Amino acid sequence: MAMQRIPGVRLNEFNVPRLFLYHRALVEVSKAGVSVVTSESLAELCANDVTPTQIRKDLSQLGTLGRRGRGYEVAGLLEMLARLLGLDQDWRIAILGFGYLGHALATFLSYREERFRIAALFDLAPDVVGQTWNDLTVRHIDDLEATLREQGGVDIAVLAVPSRAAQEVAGRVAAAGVDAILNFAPVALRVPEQVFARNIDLAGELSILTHYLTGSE
Amino acid sequence: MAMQRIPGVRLNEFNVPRLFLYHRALVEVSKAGVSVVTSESLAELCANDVTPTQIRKDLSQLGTLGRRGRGYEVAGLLEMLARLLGLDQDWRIAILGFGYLGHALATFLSYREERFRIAALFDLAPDVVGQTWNDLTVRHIDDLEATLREQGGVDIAVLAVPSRAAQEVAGRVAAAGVDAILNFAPVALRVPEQVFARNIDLAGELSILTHYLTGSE
DNA sequence: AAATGTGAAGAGGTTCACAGCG
DNA sequence: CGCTGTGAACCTCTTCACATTT
Repeated sequence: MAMQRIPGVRLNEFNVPRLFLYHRALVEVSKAGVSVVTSESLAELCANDVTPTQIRKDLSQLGTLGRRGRGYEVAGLLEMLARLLGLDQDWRIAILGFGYLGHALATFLSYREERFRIAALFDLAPDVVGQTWNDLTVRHIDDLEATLREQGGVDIAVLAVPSRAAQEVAGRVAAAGVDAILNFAPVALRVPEQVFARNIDLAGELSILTHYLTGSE
Repeated sequence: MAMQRIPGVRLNEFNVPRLFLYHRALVEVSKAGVSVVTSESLAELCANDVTPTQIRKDLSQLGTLGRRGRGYEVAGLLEMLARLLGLDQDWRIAILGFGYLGHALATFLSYREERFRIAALFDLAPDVVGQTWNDLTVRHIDDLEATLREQGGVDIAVLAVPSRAAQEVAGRVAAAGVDAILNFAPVALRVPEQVFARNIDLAGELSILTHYLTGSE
């Protein structure tokens, strides 16, 4: 599954998260009125999770964005990164499972500056279905296909359902034409070829920490 | 920051998540009564996110765990991985920020089979502080240090606070002796040398998806 | 002088191919 | 014969060093 946008430029799974890091840092300093950054100052802004060299390598890959002896123009770089990451456009998101997690995600996303739009909410608990949230009514997950059709579809499905339901729901959203899934359920999802799925695995992340804590005794 | 346990074995950030994947798959088949797996069947169980060769490489690194011509004993492998990942012991967890997200995390962890124990909850909203959840009282975040001291400390701090508060809270839990942090706030945390911090970045994950969706137009 | 851009070197994870055992 | 275990080849990302440009 290719991940690229600018002809001839190939971005990968290492690259994109870093570019997002740069974007976030630039948004920050941009607000503070900074108009130029160097690879060194940008690295500093990223809490040194990355080296100046790495930043220059990442950015030079995207074209000639900086000026030697000076640095990078914040505004131009921001716009470039936003376009590359797809953050310059609206994205319609469906949240499946509207328990505490689904609720947290909906709230979090609606407050952010990125153009993530919550377009549909689904659950199956009788006391949750029919609730409204920000003018949106929570639909029954049985009506998934009909609701998506009726509302013009969504770009991304966020799975906040119990593990046992995740695979089935993933299959259904994929069949309904959603090509991107962000899955919070701790299961290994099987999705069709064209679907791009990412997992956020809380227990997995914690086990990285516990491994570390164990090893450094 | 070294990440190892067995003398002479060095695990890294690529390795550990995979080992956790294997562990999860093995728990699954173990329940189904399977007692032996091959590297091929295990790869299949991991939804082919990994190759048989990769599995053999990962496991052989930990010692001679399999039997040629046969495969790997599920029980033994499970025990080995659990010990290595630190999943064979209790871990005390504090959740900071008890909004929807904090609540979701607490609930999620308390239902899991891993030995993650929610040991303390903190917030600062007047209507949240003082609530009880599973016999635990939500404490005011001002009382962080005192509460942790009084309760014997925690191993892991989970940050579910707003971005603007994250850095300060991280500094305080680190100062209180917590060496592992799982941060949900979208900021680049600066933590002391000995603290191991992982970020779960929802917006970052989404932007990987939006980049993909953008590029494959 | 200052900071980018980049070919080359380096490091490290992954895949291959097959030897080694049961 | 079947499947693990592994050295070597491979490949990709990272780092280095410095030429290049303003």
